Amino acid sequence: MASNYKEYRDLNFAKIAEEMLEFWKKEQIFEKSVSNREGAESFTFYEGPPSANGTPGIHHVMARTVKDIFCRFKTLEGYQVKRKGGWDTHGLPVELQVEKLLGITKDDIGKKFSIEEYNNKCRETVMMYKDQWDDLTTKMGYWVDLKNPYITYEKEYIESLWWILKQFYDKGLLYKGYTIQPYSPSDGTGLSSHELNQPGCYKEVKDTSIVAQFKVKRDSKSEFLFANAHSDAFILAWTTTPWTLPSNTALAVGEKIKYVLVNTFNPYTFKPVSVVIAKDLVGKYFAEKNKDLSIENYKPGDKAIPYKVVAEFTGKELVGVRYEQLMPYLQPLTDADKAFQVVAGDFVTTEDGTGVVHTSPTFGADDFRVAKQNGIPALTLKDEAGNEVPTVDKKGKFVSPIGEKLKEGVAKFKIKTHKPLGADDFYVKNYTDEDESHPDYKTTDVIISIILKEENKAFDVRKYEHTYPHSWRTDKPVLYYPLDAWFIKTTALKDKMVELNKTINWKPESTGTGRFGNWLENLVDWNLSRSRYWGTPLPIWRTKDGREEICIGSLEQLNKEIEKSIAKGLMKKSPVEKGDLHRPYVDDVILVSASGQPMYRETDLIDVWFDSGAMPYAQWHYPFENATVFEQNYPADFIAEGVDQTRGWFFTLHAIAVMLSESSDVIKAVNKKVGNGGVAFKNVISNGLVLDKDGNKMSKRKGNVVNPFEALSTYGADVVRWYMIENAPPWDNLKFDFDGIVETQRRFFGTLLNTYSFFALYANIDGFVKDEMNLGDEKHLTNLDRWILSKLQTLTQEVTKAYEEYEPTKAARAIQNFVNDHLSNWYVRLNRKRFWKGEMTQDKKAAYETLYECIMVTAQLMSPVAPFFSDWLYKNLTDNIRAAAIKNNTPLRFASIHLTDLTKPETNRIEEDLEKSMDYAQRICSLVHSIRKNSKIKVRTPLKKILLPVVDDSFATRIKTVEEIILAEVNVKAIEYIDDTSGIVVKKVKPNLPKLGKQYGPKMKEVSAVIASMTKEEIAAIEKTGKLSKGGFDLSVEDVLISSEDIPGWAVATEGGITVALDINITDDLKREGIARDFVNRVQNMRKDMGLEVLDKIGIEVEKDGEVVTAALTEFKEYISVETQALSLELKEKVAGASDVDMDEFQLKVKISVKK
RNA sequence: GGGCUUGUAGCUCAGGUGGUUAGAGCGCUACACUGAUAAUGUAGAGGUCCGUGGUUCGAGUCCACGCAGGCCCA
Repeated sequence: MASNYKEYRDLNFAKIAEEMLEFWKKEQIFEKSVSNREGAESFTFYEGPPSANGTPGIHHVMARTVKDIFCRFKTLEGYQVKRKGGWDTHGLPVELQVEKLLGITKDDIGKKFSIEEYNNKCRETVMMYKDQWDDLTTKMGYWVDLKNPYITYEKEYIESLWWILKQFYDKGLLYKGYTIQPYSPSDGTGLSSHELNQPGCYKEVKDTSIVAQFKVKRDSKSEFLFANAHSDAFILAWTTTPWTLPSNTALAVGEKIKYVLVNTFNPYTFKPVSVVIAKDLVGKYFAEKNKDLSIENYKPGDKAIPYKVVAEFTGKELVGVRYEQLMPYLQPLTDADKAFQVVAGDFVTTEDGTGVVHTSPTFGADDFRVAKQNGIPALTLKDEAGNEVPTVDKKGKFVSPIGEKLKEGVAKFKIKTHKPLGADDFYVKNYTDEDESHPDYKTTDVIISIILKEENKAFDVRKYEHTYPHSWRTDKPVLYYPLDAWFIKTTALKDKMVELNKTINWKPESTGTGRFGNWLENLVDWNLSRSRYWGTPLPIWRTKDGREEICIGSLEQLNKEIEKSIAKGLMKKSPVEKGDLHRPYVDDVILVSASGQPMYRETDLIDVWFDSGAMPYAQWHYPFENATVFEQNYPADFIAEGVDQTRGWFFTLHAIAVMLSESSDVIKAVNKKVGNGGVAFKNVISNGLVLDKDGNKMSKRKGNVVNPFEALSTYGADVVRWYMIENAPPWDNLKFDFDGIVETQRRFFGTLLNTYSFFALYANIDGFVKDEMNLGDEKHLTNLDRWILSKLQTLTQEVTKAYEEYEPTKAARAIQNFVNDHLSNWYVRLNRKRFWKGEMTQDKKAAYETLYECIMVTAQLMSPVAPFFSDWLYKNLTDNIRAAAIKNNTPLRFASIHLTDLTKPETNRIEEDLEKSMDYAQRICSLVHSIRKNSKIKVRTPLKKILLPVVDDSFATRIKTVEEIILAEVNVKAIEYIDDTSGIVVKKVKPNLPKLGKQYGPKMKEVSAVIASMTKEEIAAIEKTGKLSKGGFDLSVEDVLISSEDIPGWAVATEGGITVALDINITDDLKREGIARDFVNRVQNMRKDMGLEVLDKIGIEVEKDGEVVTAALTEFKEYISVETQALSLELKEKVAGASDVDMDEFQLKVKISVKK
């Protein structure tokens, strides 16, 4: 007989995947799955580009499984899902890798190694592991278009980026400002965080630290500080960089921190002062033993300084308090009215200092940020060219107006120095190699502290030892210093971003509202500048004096400007004529300004995050090309990346989209056309981390890194994918455990495969062929068929909903439950006999149709998660009828499951009553098994009856529809339904707490006691009349839960409101039948031991052994023969060559021979 | 230090709107079943629901404060 359905013995899921890959490749299934849907509505997915300069890890399998699931699902639903792959190619990691490869440092670039060569090397290196990535993509079954990927270094891509930047520029959303960065005055250059992390960079140094007294301005806001003060009120703030004090413009406090006001005396001037300090830090500046000293008796010069805490308040109350400028040498250029007040800072701690942080926006990153957020100006001045500069110049020296004041101070307070100091001699650190061993050498910090002490403005001055970063080249201290940078004014559209974020469906929600939402609320402008070589150049050219500038938004514009410049004689020919827009070529472009001045490119590159965040536009080279494709694929319906991308890609996508939607007329028009409010994506899954099985982060150092290729080749992509999704929701961290994968393989895939194999085995024997044109008549379906089909519809509904709600774990778990619990362990198990017995009948056909449909739909529902195995199942089930299906144009005409249309749930086939009944049946069977177990009666021994107390009629009706199933399953002859009238059921009553609670509240204990004490008669009464008055309570039947849990004298089991009693008397009839069944079992085992096939016929000879056995074998001869495929069953006095068979209670001598 | 997040059996996880005895799978032990057999059923052992307070007649669930892990940011 020709096999319609392939049968498999040695199954290997990795091998199936290989086989399917081959097939997909040959038949171009992925390409077809997209082209198939030409003209259909598109579902847009954006691929977050990976960087191929590192090797892929197991977490990429996780992330990409999530992406793949929904793209596949939406394709099944009928959408066209183009998914353009992409590569992230710029950025620091690439550069660092190249530096390492070449054995050079950043300093060598442009010297030992030309920028041109360097960038070429970057270009090569960035695709170093592309092969591995492609391999992973293929092997894990991730469908993404890698034939036409977007690559961020290509000139078209960069042109789109320039276009976007110009949109911002034209609307004033791109500006040059400054940001606080580590800067080394000794080598005149900024340092990257990477350079700062060089070993030996952080050194232990002793610096002068000052606790300065900031005098509070008395007004309504600060009045509370004066209530108990015995002098002016001062706020104490600590700094290890006294040189930043002349540029102080604010003080930061922690809103939740507790502060106190202390009456005491200045230790240098002995004047009475009332100072504000964090409560926790009082002990640091005041000796406990001086607490009780009398303030009144203090005399200037006393060593023990008394102090008294006179008020307590939170930082929140201090916010807004104003104070006098500490060193009024210069005034802020702008917003002077906002300067010199207390603000809240989330970085303030009570770990050291005074719990108040002196803030100087030009010399600290936190300071800068908090000032910006509160509208506090920095203290700056104009240089000769009119540019705004900080109080310290790039050589690390105070500007002369400050120097002048310090010089005055030195003179006024007669401070001895090692040499006369002019206004231009005040370096904030020793950058001029002064002789520090000179007895009168004083650092600028020390000079400042002396001046402050004299002016009653220093509360505590001491040496402080701490680590401080130094230049790795010169060993001189680094300053945190304002450096030029280009910014995108994201703050201008902060509200819009916050608002639009609320329209995005985040999975999990908390990442959107919490992590992302909070980040948006505290947004600062996006610093776009990077001082590197390999990246997208900033398309801005400026004249030397910075008065004229131009932002280039396209190649065409650039070339035009270049022509102008050539005409002016500034260049001979275009440095970018080869089309490479990278450095160094673009740096050689000199443009001409309107007034005829040469303009040079701002040397910065832009943040690589801008590259990836702009991919919705740049991947299509929009707006220069592909306007239609862009409109069809904008915005994204769905994106997914790791949660670590919240402030990375998720943010840049959102920020760029919102800003373009507000600033670009072109995008506004598109938004209107496609009905987009301005977002880049509508649904987003941010998945968690993949940890090792003990919950540790995977790292090379720990040696717990899982090789994705190994996992895939050992278990196959389906099992790995399924495990990852089924185990926990993607946004939870996954503890990756191979034992878990093995379990998934065995428990789910093994079971499903068994189910298929079972189907294939018998379908082949019976020659069953699926016929889509001639579906079986529904009336031949049994209860069990209708039940599993109903379950299948419910499953389809549930799974579809789960996928639509981006809940893949729910989908996978539902499928798994269906396959394991319902399809395999119930439907197939109970139906086995239908399949293996007799000729092909309508009933049997119905069974095949049913099982076929279940496997088919299951395969389809699981296909987004397990694309290989599901397609393999599909092909096995349908390859034999493909030609016919194509001819008839029926649903199974497609070569792959991934080309099919998703089966819609048919709610009219859901039979809730039947599902409920079957649920009862399963539970009753479980209870009967339990009783058998306790009574030690095996299932092969038939029993007479089950007693089933029925609480209401509908219950009995339900059970009757599944009675036969129960009886067959537990091998019992009958069910007897008993109701109240039988008088053998003992009813129990319990309070219905949720209902009673609302009604009686505090009286619950009383009511419960009353209900517990109800008599048999009272229970009957309340059941009959629906009410009962007892113990002062008027109870209704809804207030109690009545159940029957005991039948005296019977073996009983109860669970979840169902009670079952079993008649465990074994009569002679039952015993004989039991023997017959046992005998069948033994013969079957012997057949198996003999290696017989299912259809092989046998003859059985048995030696006589006692009356009961003889009677049993005679009475059930027919039954035994059918079950065991026996042509004869003979009872003889003596059987030669018979083997001993253990029948538990006795032995039999049996011989089996094969009959042809 | 801040934001977010997790904590339930040896392991992996479920446990709308508070409700009586907290569940499943795996693993372990025992028994059974057997023509799906590298399957299957039943039972048993196994819990301070991270801790401490609070709200409530009643808290795994709500609130507060902690502890421990994770991510991101400082």
